[in-house]
Amino acid sequence: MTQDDKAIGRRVTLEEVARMAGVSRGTGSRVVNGSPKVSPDARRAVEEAIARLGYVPNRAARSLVTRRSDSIGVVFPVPTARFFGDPFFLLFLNGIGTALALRGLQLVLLMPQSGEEEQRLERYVAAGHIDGVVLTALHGDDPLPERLAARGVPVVVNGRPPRGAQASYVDADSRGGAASATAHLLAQGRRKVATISGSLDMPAALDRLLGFRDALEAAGLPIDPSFEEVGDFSQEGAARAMHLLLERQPDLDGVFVASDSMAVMALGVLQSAGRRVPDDVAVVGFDDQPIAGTTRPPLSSVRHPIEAMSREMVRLLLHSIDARDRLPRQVMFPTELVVRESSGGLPVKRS
Amino acid sequence: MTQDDKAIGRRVTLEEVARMAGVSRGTGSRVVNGSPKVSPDARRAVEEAIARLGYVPNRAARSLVTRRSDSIGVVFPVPTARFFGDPFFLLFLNGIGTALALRGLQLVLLMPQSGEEEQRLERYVAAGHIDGVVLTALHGDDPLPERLAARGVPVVVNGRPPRGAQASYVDADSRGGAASATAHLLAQGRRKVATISGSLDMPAALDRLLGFRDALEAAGLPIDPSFEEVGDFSQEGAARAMHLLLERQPDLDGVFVASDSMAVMALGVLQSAGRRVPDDVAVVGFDDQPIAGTTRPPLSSVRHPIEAMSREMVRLLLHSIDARDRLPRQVMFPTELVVRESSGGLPVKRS
DNA sequence: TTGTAGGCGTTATCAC
DNA sequence: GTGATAACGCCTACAA
Repeated sequence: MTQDDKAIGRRVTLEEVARMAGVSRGTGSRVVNGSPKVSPDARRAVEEAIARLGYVPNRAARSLVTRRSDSIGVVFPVPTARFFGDPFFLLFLNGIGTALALRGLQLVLLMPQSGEEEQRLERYVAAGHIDGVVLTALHGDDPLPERLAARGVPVVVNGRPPRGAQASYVDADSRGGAASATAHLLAQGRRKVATISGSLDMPAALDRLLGFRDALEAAGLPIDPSFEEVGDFSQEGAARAMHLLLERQPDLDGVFVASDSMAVMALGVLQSAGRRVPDDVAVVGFDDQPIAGTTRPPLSSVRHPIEAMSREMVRLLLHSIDARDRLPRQVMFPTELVVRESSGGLPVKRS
Repeated sequence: MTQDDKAIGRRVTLEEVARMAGVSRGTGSRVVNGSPKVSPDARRAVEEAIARLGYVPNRAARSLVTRRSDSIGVVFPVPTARFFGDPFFLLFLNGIGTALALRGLQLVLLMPQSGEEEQRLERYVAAGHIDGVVLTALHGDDPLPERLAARGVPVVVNGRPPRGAQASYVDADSRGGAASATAHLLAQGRRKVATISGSLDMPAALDRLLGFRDALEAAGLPIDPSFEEVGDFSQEGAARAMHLLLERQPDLDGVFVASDSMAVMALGVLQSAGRRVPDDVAVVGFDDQPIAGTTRPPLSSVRHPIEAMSREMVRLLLHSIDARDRLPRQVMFPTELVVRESSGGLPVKRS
């Protein structure tokens, strides 16, 4: 019976729950929504009926009156295709998804493939089908955050938004992390240190390059463009970049790579070119993804807390939704260099 | 003014559209939903009003009456964490997302992290918050497809579902692809051919292993377990597996790897172990992902049409939703061996 | 072809 | 604390 009640299609409504509990729909609603103004008796009766009938509130009906969709959008602008080799996105998605699920919110994935689709997305979101939006992997000229914000849609960006747009964002201290990675290489006595960067129209990529230069400058070394190559955050790009660097600077002795997935490729290219790592060339990556601990040799890398950052993004977004204020807020997370064998440094206890 | 109309928050309803167009709400609705029973005049007037006001239908209101959510769920059971290095998932997600967007449907991403969350997911979906579900990356003992189907939720599975569950699914001919990859290695004169497989509780992984054995048997060669190692579909696992294989069979001369992302690692391990590819060891991967064309040497691989498959999954799912039948349907896509340098075969024109 | 009106399942605003 | 009752925005017979 309980069986049957829960079975196929039998949509059970609050009305039925209330009837079974011997109360009114109103009281039923109050129980469901955790209102304090309900007598213990009524609450118990309703809860029991809910369990018995397997009642789950109808989202559409609720949305209609609350004017909330209880779902938030995550936007990947998909010329992002090149990132498909990068686990970052799934880790990120996973972090956001978990944080949302905890609050009973839905994650709607939006992957506009073109400018046209991006416009449709904009109208769609502006129409109120989504309570707020998380943006990531933005490129330099993407007007999306500003446009959405202008339409009154709560927005939180992953990473400093391009063009200094006024938006809430959560970022990791990429520049500082890159600088400490590079400084670490220099501290090992490396003097011909190169870098493979991401797409420079992405703030995170740019920051990592700037951090690299910061460290060189701090050490009194010159900035030499022939030691810099764009890897584009793709594995293909990384391989190409590593080859180019080796060609131009055959005796380079250190490389800072702007992502672990690129670093893995760089490692491979170095090794097939006969370089020993770290003996001939020391390598440091960025992201400290699981794979870093398992390459040969294990990869030193800059860690940034993806989980914590995605949680914070959700927190900011929900706050912005609740408070109905649109004051942009920024949160910066520190990064941390994790030293392993690839950089020739003393491996720290953390594996 | 048109400006203002579209501005922040001004939710415009069908009522207003109708008023502006000088028709009734009913007629407005008909236009919006493309009913044929509307005079050209009325249609034009309504469409103009819609454009002027920037009207977008309220999904919640529509859902409430149509009893459809117009959103479908994509489920990644997330012990899938180990796949995070595999671009397959984003390509897949992208394929599904595109197919859905084309039809104005929403992609709701569901990533249950535990058995408990999976149960919540089940209740949630059964409550009708989602019109249908796409499942992927299932492991052998996952009861989810059956349970959802039992609750009357339209389901389509990516890959043959475990335990022979009665569900609609779309699959690639993994076994055939694996067999032809292996046969290709044998045709190059390789005789000590090993394989790195995925998690064997996943049908796709098992099929690839079986295909590998098929080819050996067909060539009259013995099946030797010491030439088989589980790589788990993770890059870490692949590296470990390759090391183990080399240890056990130092003179192996060919490897069939069950995914490209694992193959990339295998390539690296082989090369740092001093093996030349393909001279000493020929390698074939599976998936034919972008990276395959850019490794050194370029990786031969088995291609399966992710895009086409995800489109087909959406098609099947929508059909199942519309037709309200629950007859399981299966669609199998062929695979195709793409020969590049890593296997020592004659590279085919396709790069 | 068009307009009218009932109802989808909730929440919120009232009196009580 | 509780119970009516009016929205919420839309679709869809039904009538005209």
